[in-house]
Amino acid sequence: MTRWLTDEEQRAWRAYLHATHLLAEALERQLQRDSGLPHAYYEILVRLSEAPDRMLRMNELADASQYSRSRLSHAASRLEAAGWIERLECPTDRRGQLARLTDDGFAALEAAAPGHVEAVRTLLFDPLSPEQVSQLRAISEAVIARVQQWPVERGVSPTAAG
Amino acid sequence: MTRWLTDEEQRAWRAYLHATHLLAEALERQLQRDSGLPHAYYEILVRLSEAPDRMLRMNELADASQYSRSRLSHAASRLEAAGWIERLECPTDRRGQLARLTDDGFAALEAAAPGHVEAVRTLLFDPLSPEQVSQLRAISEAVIARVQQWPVERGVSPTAAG
DNA sequence: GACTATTCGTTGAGGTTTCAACTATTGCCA
DNA sequence: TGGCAATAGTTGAAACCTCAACGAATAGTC
Repeated sequence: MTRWLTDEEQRAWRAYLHATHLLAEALERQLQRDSGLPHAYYEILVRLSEAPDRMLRMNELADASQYSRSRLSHAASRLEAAGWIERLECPTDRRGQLARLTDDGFAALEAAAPGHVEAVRTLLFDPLSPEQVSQLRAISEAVIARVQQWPVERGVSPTAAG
Repeated sequence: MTRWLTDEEQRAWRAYLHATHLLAEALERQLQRDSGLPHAYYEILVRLSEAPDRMLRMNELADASQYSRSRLSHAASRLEAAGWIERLECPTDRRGQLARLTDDGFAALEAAAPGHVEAVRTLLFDPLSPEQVSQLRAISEAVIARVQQWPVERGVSPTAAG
């Protein structure tokens, strides 16, 4: 009793997959080439730069960036080795680690930001009307709400194997 | 002279990033758990299943799936080892390789499809109105057109390092 | 036919992500 | 306080992707 996709949905789904793939790839390359940063790491630096004292618990940073703990931990090691962040003991919880953006890290972010923003604008916002921009936001928010109300752990279709 | 994002654009951009991330992750996990297939490989099997004789040149398969040659080649090795596809010599071009979906591969796809479709429907289409579905398609198509008209190789912002 | 450029697909190295396992610490509750 | 679950973060192995380089075949040109 599978509810298959209609033709209209099928077309929308494929267009969505294609568009998100192309956009992500283009932004990835732009960032990588112009500043040597993967988009994932750029995100981390952005979050830190917006935090008070440019500092966050690994925990909060992971949640803010939608990263797994493990992924963030590996990424942090790399960013630390590059001198862009540093790790500090957390004074209130001895399990905790604080990640702080260094001056070098901030400089790297400042150097990367204009090109990245320009790319986002050129590839995403320029071709959209103002109405489409707010439609995109509404659609995105609806999906966010839906996915969060349906945690991944529970599984979506436990019968698929049967 | 960077054209920074407006607040409205900023919000749309972050919502977009968040939504695409959550959705991709949820679908990835669902597929992985229910059928052991990464979404990337699922895509490959789908393309093959739709082709005449369930068979495509590596070339065409790469283009259809938006994969790099290298990525597809690695993926094909893996899928071949799993017994889901097989490689055949191309009769008309001795450089070529044909990838053909095996019966086992088709069976794996048939087993995975209902759960995956159900997840796509549940997480993406159920929370959207019909209007939003066509908006999503229009937005996606606009972005596709834009990105393709602006090839990655040329670079988006050669001045970002300055 | 030889020369060159292009295309096809693969390979290996290196970087990133996931997964499962692990230690250390905190929170809860009797 | 002692016991136990939950949380914070790290680690190593395996999977996956990217990049650059490569060998092989084809296409275009003279």
